[in-house]
Amino acid sequence: MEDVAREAGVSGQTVSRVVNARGYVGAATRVRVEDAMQRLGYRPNSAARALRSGRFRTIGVIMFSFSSYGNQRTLDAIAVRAAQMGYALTLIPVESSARDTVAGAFRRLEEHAVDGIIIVIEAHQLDEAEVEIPEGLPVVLVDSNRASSHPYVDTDQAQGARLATEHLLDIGHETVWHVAGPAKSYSAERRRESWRDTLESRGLAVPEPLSGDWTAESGYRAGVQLLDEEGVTAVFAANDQMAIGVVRAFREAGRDIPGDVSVVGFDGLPDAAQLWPPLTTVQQHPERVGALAVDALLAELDGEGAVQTPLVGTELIVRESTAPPRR
Amino acid sequence: MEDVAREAGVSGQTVSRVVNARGYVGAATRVRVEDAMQRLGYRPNSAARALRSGRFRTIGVIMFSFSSYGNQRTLDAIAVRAAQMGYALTLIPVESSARDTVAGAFRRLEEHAVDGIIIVIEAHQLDEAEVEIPEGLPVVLVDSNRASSHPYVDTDQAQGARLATEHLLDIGHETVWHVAGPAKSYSAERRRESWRDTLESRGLAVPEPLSGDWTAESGYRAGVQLLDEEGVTAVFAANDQMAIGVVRAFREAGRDIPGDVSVVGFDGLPDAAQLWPPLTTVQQHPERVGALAVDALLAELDGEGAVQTPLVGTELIVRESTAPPRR
DNA sequence: GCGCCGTGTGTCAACGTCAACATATGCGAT
DNA sequence: ATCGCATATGTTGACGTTGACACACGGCGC
Repeated sequence: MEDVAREAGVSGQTVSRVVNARGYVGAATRVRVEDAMQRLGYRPNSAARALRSGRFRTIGVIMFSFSSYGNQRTLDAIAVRAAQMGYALTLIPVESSARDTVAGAFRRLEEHAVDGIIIVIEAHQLDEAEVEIPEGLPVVLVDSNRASSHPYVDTDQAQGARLATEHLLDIGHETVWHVAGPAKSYSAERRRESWRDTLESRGLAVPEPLSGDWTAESGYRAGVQLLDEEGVTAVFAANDQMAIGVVRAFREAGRDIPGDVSVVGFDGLPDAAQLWPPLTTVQQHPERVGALAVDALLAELDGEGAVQTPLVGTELIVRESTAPPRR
Repeated sequence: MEDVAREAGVSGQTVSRVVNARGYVGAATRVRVEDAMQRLGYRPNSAARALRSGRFRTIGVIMFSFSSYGNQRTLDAIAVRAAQMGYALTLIPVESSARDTVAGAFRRLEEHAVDGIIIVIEAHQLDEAEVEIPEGLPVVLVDSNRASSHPYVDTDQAQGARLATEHLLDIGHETVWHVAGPAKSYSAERRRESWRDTLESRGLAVPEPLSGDWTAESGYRAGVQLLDEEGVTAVFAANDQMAIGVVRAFREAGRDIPGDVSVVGFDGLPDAAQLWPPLTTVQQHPERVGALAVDALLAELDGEGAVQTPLVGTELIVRESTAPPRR
C-alpha cells in the first residue's frame, strides 16, 4: 500500500479511501491511485484487514465428509451465495459421527478465522448438549432440529412426505409402506412422521416402517424384507437412493415396477429421471436452502438478530415408477 | 494474549512461546500459562498470526459448482487431508464455464488469504493461456491437462478405459461402442483415446464414438442413437451416469441388459451396485486423488519445488450389466 | 575466579490496514 | 469581511502476534 501511495504521490490513507470507496477523494487523485494500483499489481492484504476490523469475511461450514447428494448441493449453494456476498468459505469436514470428532471440528473452527458458522449436520447426530457451540459466534443450522436456540433453515420435509404419500393413495393404493432413513436423522424422522400422519388422517392402516441408512444398499435390504409382506403395492422410500435399492429388490424377485408395486423416492436426484423406470420423487431445492442459510447467517452477523426463515417447499414429480394398483 | 500474560504473571512473548512450543519455557511457567489460557478461553487470533507470518494456513480450492460426483468426493478428500495437516480450506466456486467467471474466481482468490491453490476443473475448460494464474502462488491441478507447468494429480484415465474395453472384448464381444464425455473435457478425451487405442491394438473395427455431457440424460440420448446402429452388443460409457441413460434407452426399446447388450460405466458410483442390473464399472479413487493433491501442494509450499505425483490407479468391478454376447 | 554456554524471560518493533483526528482549501451565506 | 460547511488529504496509533535482540541466572571447564 505504501508503494502505491508513493507511486501516486499520496498518503496511504488516500489509497485506503480509494480501495474502499469511502470518504472524499478528488477525481484526479482517484485515477492516479487506481493507475498506480494497476501498475504495481496491488492487492489489499486480507489478514491486515481482518486484524484491523475484527471481521474475516469468512463463513465456516461444518459438514460430514462423504455427505449425501443433497448436502453436497447445499454446500455448493452456500459457496455460491457466500461468494456473491463477498464472503469466503472455510470448510471444516467431520470425518464420522463420533462425538469427539464433532467437538474437534469446533475446536479447529475456533482457531480459524470465521465470522459465523453454518452447520450442515443432521441434528440428532449433533447432540448439542454435548458439543459446546462457541459463544458469541453466530450459527445457522441446516437440516436440523427445531429445538435449537439457533436459527435453522430446512426443507419442508413434512410437506414432501405428505405429497408422496397422498399421491400413492390418490391413485388407488390402500396403504403405503415406508422405508425410512436412519433413526437418529432428523429429516428421516420428520418424513416418517408425516407419512404416518397422512395415513392416519385418512383412517388407513399404518404398516410397520422399515429403516435404512440412506444408501441404495440399505434400500435393497429393506426391499428384500418387503417381499415377505402381504399386499405391498406402494412403497415410499425416504430418499431416492433407497428407492433404487427397493426397485432392485422387487425386480430381482420378478415383480414389476410399477405393475405390481409403485415406488416413490425423495430428493429429486437428476438421474432419477433416467432410471428404468423413471422414478417418481419429491423434488427438493438444496440450492434455495443453501442461499437462505447464508442470508440468515449474514443477517445475524449484521446484528439483525436471529432471523427464522420459512421452510423451503418441495414438489412431487410424477414419473413412471408409480401407477394405480392392479385390480 | 495480554490478559493471559497478566493472569499468569509473564510477558506476552512467553505466552506465545507456550502456544507455539517454541523456545525455552520453564515447566512451572508453562503450566501457569496453560492454566490461564484455559481459564480465559484464549484463542490465538489467526489474522494477527497471518499478518505477522505471511502464511495463512489456508488452501484455496477452485471448482465448478454443480460439479460431478467424483469432484465432490475429491473435494471432500481435500478437505479431510487439509484439516489433518492443520490447513483450512477456502472454497471458491465457479458458476459456469464462461471464461470470465473463471478469471473472476482467480481475482476473488487473490483477495483472499490463501497460501496455495488446488484447481479441480477439467483443463480444457480452463484455458490457461487466457486465465493468468497468480504469479508465485503454488498451484496444483486435479483432473487436468498434463501440458501445464504446474504439478497435476489425476486418476489413470487411460488404464481405466482400457480395463473396461478389454473386459468387454475378453468376454467375446467383437467390438465396443463408446459414449464419450464432452469434447472439451480432458478426462473424456483420455478415456476415449484409450478406448480407441485398445480396439486398434487388437486390430478391431473402431465405431464412431457418441458424445454426451456426463449427465444420465445425455446418456439416454446417446443410447437412443445407438438403437439405430447395427450389431451393437457392447457399450462403454465414459461415466456411470451416462451408462444409466444408455441402459434406459435400450430397456425402453425392449432390449435386454446384459442379454442383448452389455454396458460398462466409469466412476464407481456407490449406487451403481444397486441398479437393475447392477452396473459393471471402473472404480476410481477420488479420495486418494484429493489427498495427493493436498500433499503435492504442501510440498510446493515447503519449498520442495513442484513434485509430480504418479497417476492413481483404477479397478474394474464386474457386475451383471455385462455378459458374453448371444451367439 | 573468569568466561562461556545453556536456559528462561522480557522489551521492542514491525507486519498492512483503517478509524479518528487534524489540517487545508474553496465557496456561499451572513 | 467573516464564518460555516463541504470537500480533499495527511498523520497517528492500534489491532494481536512473533522474530530479533537483550538480559539474567547458574553450572561447568580451565
